[in-house]
Amino acid sequence: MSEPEAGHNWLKGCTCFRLRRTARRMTQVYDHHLAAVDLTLTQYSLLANLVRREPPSVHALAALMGMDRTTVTRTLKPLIGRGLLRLEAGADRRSRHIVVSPAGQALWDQAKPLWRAAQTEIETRLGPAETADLHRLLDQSFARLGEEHPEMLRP
Amino acid sequence: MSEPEAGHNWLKGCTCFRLRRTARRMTQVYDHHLAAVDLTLTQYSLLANLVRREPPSVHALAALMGMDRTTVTRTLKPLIGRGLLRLEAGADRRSRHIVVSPAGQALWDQAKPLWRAAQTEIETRLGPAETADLHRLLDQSFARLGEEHPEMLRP
DNA sequence: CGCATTTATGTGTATATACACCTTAATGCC
DNA sequence: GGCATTAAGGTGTATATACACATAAATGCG
Repeated sequence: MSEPEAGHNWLKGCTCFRLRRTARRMTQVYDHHLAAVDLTLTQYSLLANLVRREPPSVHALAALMGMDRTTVTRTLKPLIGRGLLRLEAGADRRSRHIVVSPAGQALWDQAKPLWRAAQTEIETRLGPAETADLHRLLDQSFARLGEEHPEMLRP
Repeated sequence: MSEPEAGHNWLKGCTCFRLRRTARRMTQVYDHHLAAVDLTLTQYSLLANLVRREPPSVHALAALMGMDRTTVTRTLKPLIGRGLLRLEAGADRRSRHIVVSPAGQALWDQAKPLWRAAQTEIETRLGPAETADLHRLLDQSFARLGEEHPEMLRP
């Protein structure tokens, strides 16, 4: 046979391409629902990590989100500009605590049912069993990707 | 029980958050491998859709990638700037064909084993069965997200 | 105490992503 | 043929994302 169509495998075999492609589409669904409160899914996720919690540092929030620290800094900017969040100096004066303002809390209360509608739409489209399987696989993958790389062991 | 910790569900129950979080991490793995040829995983995916194929239009490539059309335009720019691709006018003079240059083909040949190494690392970390399950669920989800929204039916 | 190191953060730069809006070319209908 | 409609493409603007590099504060050790 001599590999009849090896060329296709360079894309169809790619886990990351599939992951990103599905993430693009799914993000649009959530963003369209959340547009009514002018929040993106990423901004919603940040707020979800900030309400009902001791105000975390940028570093801690980055870990919770699985984001690069500098990405968190940039992503917080529009929310701070809208007065939904503010940064407060911590006891350790290197760090900053991220505090949700009353306006932020109010917008969060408005956003919750919109997120719920988006989430319900997704579960309806994918099916309950498939959604649960997907959650399990994504969480497991995220955890395993966070483990130390063999090539990255300390010298 | 009266919902002991309802607050957590606003994030932990979110399919899109999990999807994006895992995509961020996994992208870093591929990008680090592909850095040797100065390509990102997204750029690699574009090239994979362009080699060994009749040069597609921007519109067709966007459909293959599951990307917005305008995102494809922007993402092609750095590759065109490096001389890896070029745009040619089509018979239909509204459209443009995206053609891989010899330099682009040569870089593609260099990139393939690097992608392969990244993909192998992922499959090793996640496990073969989990990787296969993930592929299936992601493809199925992408397909179902592409179906017409009930709210978006034509007037 | 004093300095090297570590830790927390921010900035410059570049790509990734999509929506609203605009231009141009092909199509269809009379 | 002529004009309304549709289809392909690009630009302006804004967020998302991360790496390299810079800054400032806390820590640790001699």
